[in-house]
Amino acid sequence: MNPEIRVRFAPSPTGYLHIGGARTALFNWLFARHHGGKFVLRIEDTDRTRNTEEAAEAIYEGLQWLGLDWDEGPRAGGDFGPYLQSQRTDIYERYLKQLQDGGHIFEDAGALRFRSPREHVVVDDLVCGKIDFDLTNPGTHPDMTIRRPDGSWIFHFVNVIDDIEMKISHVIRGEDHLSNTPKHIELYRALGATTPHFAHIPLILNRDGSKMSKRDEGARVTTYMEQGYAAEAVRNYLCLLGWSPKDNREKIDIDEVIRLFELEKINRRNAAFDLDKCFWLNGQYIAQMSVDRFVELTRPFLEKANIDVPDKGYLRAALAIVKEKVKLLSDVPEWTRYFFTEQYEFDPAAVEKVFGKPEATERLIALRDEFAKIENWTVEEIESSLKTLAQKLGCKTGDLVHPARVAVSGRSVGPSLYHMLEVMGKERVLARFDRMIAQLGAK
RNA sequence: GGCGCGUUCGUCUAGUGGUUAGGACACAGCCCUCUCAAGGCUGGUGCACGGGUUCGACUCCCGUACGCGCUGCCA
Repeated sequence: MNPEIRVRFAPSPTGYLHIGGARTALFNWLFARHHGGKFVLRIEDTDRTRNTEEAAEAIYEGLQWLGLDWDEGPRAGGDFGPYLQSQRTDIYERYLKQLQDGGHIFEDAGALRFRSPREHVVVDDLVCGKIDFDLTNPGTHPDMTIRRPDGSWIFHFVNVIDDIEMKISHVIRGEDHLSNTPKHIELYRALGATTPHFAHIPLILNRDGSKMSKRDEGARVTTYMEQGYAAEAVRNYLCLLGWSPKDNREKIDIDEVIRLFELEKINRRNAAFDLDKCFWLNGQYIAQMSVDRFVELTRPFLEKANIDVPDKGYLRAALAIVKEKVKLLSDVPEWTRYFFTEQYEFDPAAVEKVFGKPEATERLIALRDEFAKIENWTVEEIESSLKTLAQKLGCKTGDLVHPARVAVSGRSVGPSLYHMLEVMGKERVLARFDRMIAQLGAK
């Protein structure tokens, strides 16, 4: 559609992907996809004191998890590589030479600085509008350093060089860079390069309005991966932070976001990350996703919990009925363990509450006998059998449901009892009833 | 301190020079119900403050306050 549109996400490898960085990457990605342009990933690892390899890995994982595929960059290749700044020193040397030849560079205590032209610079930002910066005073806007005495490069310089070299058309980044932008523009001009369009997006803050740092809950994308969020839910939530479809939709398909996304519609105010709402949206996604996807997303969590499931059909049936109940994928093991083992635990409080009264045991025995007569072990048959018995005994449906639930699951909460029983199968249910009855009788 | 950006329910947001200021999350209550959820219904809380401009401002302008960012040989 528009190959001239080229954007990039340029994180420095810190060992994890920050949720704010993820949102920046997302907006870049949305812009690229909306226009049919290219989304470039570039790793800004100029700071030699930090590790790069493993740290960059966390960024790749996070982006991949969120489905933000990059067209060019590490592992994807591209015509403008290498995409790690640590491998681009020759390029920087070349541009440094150009600046030196133009008389823009001077040395200061071994470091190299760029001499500011000392003018007003107007930043025409797609989100923030036209902003006039007065750079005439060296006292308030010192000449920026572009290379340290040890030869390593400073962000402002290499960032601009790479954006020129990689033909970046739109620089979409956090608002924390807005005040740096006029300095960057001075560099573009000194090099005779065309400045890209800029779009500075608002920052993500904590619920209390404070800046989100790596120690804050929810600051790392890995947290969401580990806690069992569906990537599409987190991505959807992120879309709604600073951007809106403007029609009250909350759960919105990513293709629809791509279609509607425009930089001009981005808010200018910082947004607080509301984990409650992200959690809610996650529940919506889980409830509405296909059983197949749910099974797929759940697998690693079941494995981690050492739940062995040889029968795929049985697994699928069990997961299908807990899907609407679960809010986090990491909750699934506890919600389903009793389906797959006879060694499930009994919640003492649930047992006490339900079997505290003596009638409960008699009712469970009566229910066992009724269930034994069922030929077609289906939800309908189970339900009508139970309800008929309740009527006969003159008790409430719940008086039979609760004992049965505790007997087969050890818990007082769970999915619809009838569906649970159907999935477990007649044989297993009767066996569990018998065991419960025996235990109660032994007391 | 200087410079920049921002300010609609607690939070994310919609919105218009004249609206009962809308939605969502969260919260409370009710309904439904085999539990827990879900779902349905109801409820409360909001245009930061002060000046202008205007017949009229939440909406436009100025100021103040507050918040955030930048002001590094961090990115």
